[in-house]
Amino acid sequence: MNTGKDKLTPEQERLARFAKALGHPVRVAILQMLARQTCCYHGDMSEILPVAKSTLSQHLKELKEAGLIQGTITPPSVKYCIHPENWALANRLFDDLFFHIETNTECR
Amino acid sequence: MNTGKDKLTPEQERLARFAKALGHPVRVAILQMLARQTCCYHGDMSEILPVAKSTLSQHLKELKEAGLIQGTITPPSVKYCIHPENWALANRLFDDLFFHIETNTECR
DNA sequence: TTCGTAGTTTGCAAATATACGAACAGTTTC
DNA sequence: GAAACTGTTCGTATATTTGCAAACTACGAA
Repeated sequence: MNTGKDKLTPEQERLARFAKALGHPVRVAILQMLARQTCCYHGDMSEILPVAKSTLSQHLKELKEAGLIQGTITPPSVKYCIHPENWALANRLFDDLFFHIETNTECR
Repeated sequence: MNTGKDKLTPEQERLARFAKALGHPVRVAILQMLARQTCCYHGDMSEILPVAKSTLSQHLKELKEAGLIQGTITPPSVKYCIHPENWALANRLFDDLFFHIETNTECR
């Protein structure tokens, strides 16, 4: 039975997943640091960001699960950096979304 | 007393707010429709999207509160469209975030 | 081995988000 | 006015998110 409703596409799901990960100011701040400095240590971030380190860990985990960052253990600390492929993918998906309206801002 | 923690900036808060609004596949789908067609009626969307009309209303409200869309009553239906200024702002904020890494994908 | 440092995981509480049907409100049509 | 149509709000249930402290793991240094 066809109700006429479209299912959502994997691309829409993926973009929403990325957007959701970006949907918290602390995570935005994390990504800005990583995007601008290539990588960063948990410790450095926890000194700058206004959250407890356990909370920071959770945000980093969230970003990792969304695929936007990756972390590697470099004793005694943990180094995080942008996940290049997925970052590029996210960039492309956001661009695609924003692209269309540019010449078309009139509300008929 | 300075704890050394930075507060988050209004820009980070704003970007996170936009991203959060984009953080659901149905809302992504809504915005794609609006971005590609200038505007759309609630009724048209509710025939396409796999959610109850009351749920659709909630998603539209969420997008409106984030500032990404605007709705006008055009009896007997309601017309929604992109909010041009805020859409452009969101585009800029996302671009700024993604810009930096492009030449810098190596994880040292 | 014991201590200290660096992060993660757990446990918990409060706040938000998601979804739906039912009830409601505003218009147009009959 | 009554009925039909369109969309929002309400009530409810459930699930997810957020934040922190405390407990825990892993590793290197004393």
